[in-house]
Amino acid sequence: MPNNPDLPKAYEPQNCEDSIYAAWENSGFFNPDNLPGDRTEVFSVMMPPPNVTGVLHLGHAFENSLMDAMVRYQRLRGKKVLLVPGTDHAAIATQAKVEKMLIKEGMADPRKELGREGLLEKIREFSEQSKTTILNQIRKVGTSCDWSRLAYTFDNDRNLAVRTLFVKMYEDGLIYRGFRVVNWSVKGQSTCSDDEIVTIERTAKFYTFKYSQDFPIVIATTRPETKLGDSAVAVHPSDSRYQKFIGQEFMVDIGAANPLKIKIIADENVDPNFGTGALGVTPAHSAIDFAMYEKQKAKGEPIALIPVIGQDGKMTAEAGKEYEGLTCEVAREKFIDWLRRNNLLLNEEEITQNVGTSDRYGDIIEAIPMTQWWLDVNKVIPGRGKTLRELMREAVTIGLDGDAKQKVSITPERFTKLYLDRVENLRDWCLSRQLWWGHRIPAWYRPLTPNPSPVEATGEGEVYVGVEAPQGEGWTQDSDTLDTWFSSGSWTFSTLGWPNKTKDLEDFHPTNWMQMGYEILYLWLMRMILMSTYALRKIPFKDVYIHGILRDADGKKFSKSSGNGIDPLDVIKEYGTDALRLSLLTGITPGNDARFYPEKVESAKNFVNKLWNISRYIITGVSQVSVVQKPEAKTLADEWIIGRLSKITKQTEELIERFDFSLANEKLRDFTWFDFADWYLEISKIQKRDEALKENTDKILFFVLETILKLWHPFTPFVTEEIWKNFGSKKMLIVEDWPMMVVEKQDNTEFERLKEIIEKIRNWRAENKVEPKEKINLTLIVGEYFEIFKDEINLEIIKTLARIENLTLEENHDGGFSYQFNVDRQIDTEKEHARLSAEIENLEKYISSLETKLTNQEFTSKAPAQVVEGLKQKHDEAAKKAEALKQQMENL
RNA sequence: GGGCGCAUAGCUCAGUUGGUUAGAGCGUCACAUUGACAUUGUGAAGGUCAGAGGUUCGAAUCCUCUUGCGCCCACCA
Repeated sequence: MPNNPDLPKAYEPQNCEDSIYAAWENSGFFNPDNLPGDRTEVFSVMMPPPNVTGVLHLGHAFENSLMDAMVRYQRLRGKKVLLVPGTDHAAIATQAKVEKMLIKEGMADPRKELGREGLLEKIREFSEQSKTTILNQIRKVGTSCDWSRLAYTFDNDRNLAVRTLFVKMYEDGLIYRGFRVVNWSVKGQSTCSDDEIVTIERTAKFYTFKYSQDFPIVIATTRPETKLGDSAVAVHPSDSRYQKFIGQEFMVDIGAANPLKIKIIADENVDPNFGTGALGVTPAHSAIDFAMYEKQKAKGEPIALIPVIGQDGKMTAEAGKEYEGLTCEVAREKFIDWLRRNNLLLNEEEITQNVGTSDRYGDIIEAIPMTQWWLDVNKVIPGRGKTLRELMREAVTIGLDGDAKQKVSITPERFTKLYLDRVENLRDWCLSRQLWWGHRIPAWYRPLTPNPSPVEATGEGEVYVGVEAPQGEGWTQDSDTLDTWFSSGSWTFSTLGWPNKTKDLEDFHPTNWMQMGYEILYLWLMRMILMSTYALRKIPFKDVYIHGILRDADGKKFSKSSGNGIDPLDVIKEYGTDALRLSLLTGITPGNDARFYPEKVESAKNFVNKLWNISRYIITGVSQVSVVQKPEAKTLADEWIIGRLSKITKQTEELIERFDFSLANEKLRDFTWFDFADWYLEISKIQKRDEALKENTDKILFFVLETILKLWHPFTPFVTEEIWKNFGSKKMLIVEDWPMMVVEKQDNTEFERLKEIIEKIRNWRAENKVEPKEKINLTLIVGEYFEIFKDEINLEIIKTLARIENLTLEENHDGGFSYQFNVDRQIDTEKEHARLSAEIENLEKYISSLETKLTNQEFTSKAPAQVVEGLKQKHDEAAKKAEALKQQMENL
């Protein structure tokens, strides 16, 4: 073992991180195909691709820490590990962002001014730039992902997957074009899915009115301007007030607007107790009303559908000449004014209501009838006998097709219920967007007549859906693009080469583990399960770990608008990557939000430095040690530390396997700092004074260090690898073997006694203000554990660590365990008396509480024997201790 | 309207299927330290586990209710 006295006094992450990462990358070990040894078991993870909308934030660093810890652990366990990195073109998010930037730079309407190709070019430029930044950031946080398999949701391979999937679904009849009310963002000039809507609360005026004086039913609304498109009034079928009108039709003249033909219809969904118990039906501008319209059509008693609001958010010609072109607000005032003048407005009041807004453009979503592409979740899939909804349900309950091995398990479990609730209420998914940045819908149209009416509006003409463009003249591709989640839904397998039958796909899918924040449970988790179970008949992953949101020190969300953003690279610069990673993985629990603050990183940095110095001490202090296969315990302390090490190895394993990264960290930290550094390292200094123990002590130090470096590596990869360099090992730590040592005796009560004595003496010294410099004499009276104190080295340990000059050992033949202090100096006997009696009192309270339990028949008969026995032991020990303390008090 | 989460030391949080005198980090106080450690070590103080009831031999942990905070969902026009 080479001595290295040149190790710097403090760990300097800035000096080694980049070169270590480069060394890992050059080794090829990020790629499972290059991993050394005979690895059969696979462990694969797909990185949730960050949006190419800018730079990574702490949340990404957090996710990378989670993934990398998991993946490094599995690699050390000898698995064939794959972590695929990637980025997401994030259709709407990126386009919205770039448009916003262009507008800020002075452009009034980027789409108009630049045109499709021009704008796309700008977005491409921007996204490529942020992609570069992001990939660099992923490297900086140390993520051990396979760069040779780097993927992008918008590259050619992924595009092929998207087109293939779309066509397959179309051919199975799951994807269809349908005319219905959609969520429309006027600002974004595009549809969006139900999942992309953020509801906000606002106040609105609630108007109660009649269409005309002789119209028999009063209705109410917060959107009077939409009433210009009403074609029915719905009432509950059993509402006695209105029953007599059901089926009747009324012509109403509403001033400057077009006259309306209103039919009174019955519908179960109308709540007779809300408002007037009657609902003005506007099929064109309300999803519920549209459903009634469809129902009426099916019944053969159709009502009209009158779109009065256009895609530009303004009133249409169908609203009437005087209304055409007005904004909704102006039209509303105009109509209310008319109602008022005609004595038709009966009431107006302020209410709070929830409205949907676009999550990217921020404007209020309008309901507008349009023809769009949809995914049917309720249609039976040919050859499968079940619907997409059923697949999604099975995947998390009984396992896909009833195969328990094809089951996604969600951590923490409570999210399973949320998922299932959502699956039950799932509606058809609107796939098409009128955005430009995204996968173009693989559909082409050809008009039947030379001068056709618009195909979209009427559905006239030929439609071709295929992976490639159709042959022949006159075809135009659909100008719409696909919802961004359509491509991310296929991420777990499109990254592995699907639709081609690749070896990767065979080897690595289903993937083993996925982590994501709960905020994309609906958006992403559900869609990945949908896509994978449909296209591959396999679940996308076996385990999904749901984490919370990272918040600032005050519990606020990190966001650009509140200006509390933290750049992970800044943190890395100041504290080092390991410290950042450690701080992100500490104090977290699955599914719950966590706070991030500098003190946390600070303490993580201190720990990393501690680990460094532990290593520095051992490495520079060791004369000659060869790699230790199996350490041999020669002293009680040796036996103890080996037992503890063995236990902590097993615990770390178990905790990572159940995704409890935080606790694994904490336990490891306690062991490293307290057991190893504070106790064993100090003891080793004493042991090494003894020539007979010196070499073996070094071996043990070395063995423990080697082991904890492996245990720490998943969490703090850089510092551990840097230390590892000094070991003269041919292998890099990243591909070392996980420690397998297990010793029988993991809990060592004898050593705990030794510790206890030292702690008691220290405590006593502090209370009696005995300077550390001052040596004292001690008489130790022991029964039960007498043997261990006969050992010279143990006495030496007590003497050194507790600063004892003369130590006298006496055996207490009554058994038990006690110790007395005999000091050659004046001490405050009164104070000592008080101290002892307080301790005795405390003990006696404890003893009596134990006695109450132990004499309780109910307890002794009903509690498990193990528990009773345990308490009995505690009781006896406490009693003996109390006895000894009393003795000590008498001797005062 | 439905659902979920959280409430434990001054602060941030642990506490596995109910079983010792409820833990850690940071902070606070005292002492010691340039001997592996920009620090670290040693010791200490600090909690009626939000409240009320219940189940149990035994509850921070399970059940019911209440209060406060946060989040999600929903077609109250």
